[in-house]
Amino acid sequence: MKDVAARAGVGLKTVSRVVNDEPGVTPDTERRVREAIDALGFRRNDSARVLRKGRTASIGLVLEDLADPFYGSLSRAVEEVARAHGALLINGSSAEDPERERELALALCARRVDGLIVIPAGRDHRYLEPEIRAGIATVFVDRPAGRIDADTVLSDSFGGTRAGTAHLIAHGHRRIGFIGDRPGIHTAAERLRGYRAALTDAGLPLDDARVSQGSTAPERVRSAALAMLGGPEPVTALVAGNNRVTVTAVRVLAERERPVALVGFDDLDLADLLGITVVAQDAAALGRTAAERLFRRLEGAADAPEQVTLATRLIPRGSGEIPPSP
Amino acid sequence: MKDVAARAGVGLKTVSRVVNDEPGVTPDTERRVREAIDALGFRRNDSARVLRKGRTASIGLVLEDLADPFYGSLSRAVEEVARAHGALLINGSSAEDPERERELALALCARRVDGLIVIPAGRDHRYLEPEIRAGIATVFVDRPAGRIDADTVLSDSFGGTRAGTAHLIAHGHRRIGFIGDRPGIHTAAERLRGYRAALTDAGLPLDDARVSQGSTAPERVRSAALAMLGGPEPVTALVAGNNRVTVTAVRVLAERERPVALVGFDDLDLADLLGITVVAQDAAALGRTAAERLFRRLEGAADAPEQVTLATRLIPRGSGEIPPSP
DNA sequence: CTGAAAGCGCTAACAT
DNA sequence: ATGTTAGCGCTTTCAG
Repeated sequence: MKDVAARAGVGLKTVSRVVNDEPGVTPDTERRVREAIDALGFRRNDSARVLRKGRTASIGLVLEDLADPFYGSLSRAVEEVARAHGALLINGSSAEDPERERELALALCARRVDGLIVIPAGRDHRYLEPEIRAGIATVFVDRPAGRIDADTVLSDSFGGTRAGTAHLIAHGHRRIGFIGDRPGIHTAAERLRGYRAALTDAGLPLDDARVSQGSTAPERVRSAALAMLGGPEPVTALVAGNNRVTVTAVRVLAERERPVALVGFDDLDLADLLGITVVAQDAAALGRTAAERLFRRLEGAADAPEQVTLATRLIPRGSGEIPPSP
Repeated sequence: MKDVAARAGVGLKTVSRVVNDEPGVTPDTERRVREAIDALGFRRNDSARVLRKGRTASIGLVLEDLADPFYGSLSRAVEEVARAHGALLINGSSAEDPERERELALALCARRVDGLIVIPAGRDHRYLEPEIRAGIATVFVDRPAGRIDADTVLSDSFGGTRAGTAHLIAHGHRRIGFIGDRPGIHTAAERLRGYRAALTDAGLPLDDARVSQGSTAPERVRSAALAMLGGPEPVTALVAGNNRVTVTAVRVLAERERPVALVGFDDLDLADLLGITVVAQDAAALGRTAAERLFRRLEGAADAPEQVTLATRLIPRGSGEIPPSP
């Protein structure tokens, strides 16, 4: 910039004015400056600008795994909102590791992102308190923040599995299994709660042998499913606690001759062709809502932290309407 | 930092030393500094650090759409490599719009990312020449750079559809259709070329009525497929040019009573259950390879730009082995 | 309409 | 072992 000023024979500030389209420059001076800019291949260094202005025009998103289509859609929705506000999005995957989540979030804060959206892996976010106090607006999505009060956007996990399970009961099922993610994960716990609520609503007994929580690795889900499908009183229907569980469940059930009903959580590509009944949540709406909330904060909204819950939707496609086999 | 120094009663540089784990500080002084840091909730401002050091420890990735699982996996693989090198990843979606690609890439350069990985939407990347000259290492993935010489990592699109088409021919098909993405997209053109090469290899005629290129929007793909499946000489097999086309093709074929063979490009979740034969490319390997190349450049590798092509793999699952129906 | 000077928060280089 | 000074490239302030 100094070089540009020298070459154009003007002061530093004049170049700054031209670069930022500020008023108060004669068309002729502006032309000379632009020529110098082109000749020197100059481009403003935003790092320096940020240092001076205090705002980075960027926001951070900490999620679990960008390769999971659910988070991919969510991230894309956040990006669109950020773009509408002239901000860039930096995202990082925590791989469901609380320590990594923390590192990432703090690294983003050190870069002075204007705001932060976090899909929590851990259950204690007090480490963000100083950052939030220092002015970094923060919104939690998909799972609630741990031990701090902050804006949160969730899907109605409880209502979702409750409806899905009730749907199976309405189709005559009495022995229904539930396979979900690790119990420490808030959504996993909520979904289990919804499943149990539906059974209780219908006056059916709760049987721990029909509930399995843990890693969503295919092998674990497979063996959990097989255990429930065997024995003297096999389940006639399954509720899958998330998209990865649904996928494995579909695979396992496809190998059995006796038909077993299934309601999955999260929609899947091609689920319509496979006739998989699911409780769908809207990843894009989750991301959009959180991002809009964040930018409202950045624009100065100072009301109390708010918790929003987005509805889920049961989509019957066949697998959830299979009657119990005797 | 100044405040920390004052509070701890030490010089500025001493605080800097502690914050950066540099040697030359008495344990006792260090303790005092750390106390002050905690008391003040201080965290280093990386913007200032970047300005001084010249490196941002971040790289940029411009891709088409983060919500597409193919790019999601690719991005995640890039992120892992970046993380191993202590760098953050900033990604942006071009939405297949060359102008938006340009804006994004230049915005990333203005933030002085250390390097840039681009999945081109446009066909002319000369706009990046000044940036590259200014030291921003750049690698292109999935599609080649336009009109500039740069490191590039591609999948073997040509070989992929050639093998896929040959597979259908080996199973007795003579009238095979091809539905692909817009012809301006390099991979789309290469895949069409592979399809044609296989037909020519087998001494089969090329018939333009059996080729359709254009948007991958479901309606367009659907009508293209229906056109090829009708008429006096309907195709007995289809080659789909990418994952979105494959999905729509599967839907259309599922509605027909007469079986039609299908080979898709790009693997899909649940494709095994649906028995869809595909030519799979490895999105993660693409991202990893590109990112490794980028960091090698950042570490000073100055050899001539290099073009790498990664093999694709035909996975037979049933749909590609259906014999032609008379 | 234009420019000179100060300083954003940090680190490199050089004292002490 | 610790402190001082200069300056990264820009914007802000204020004076011409």
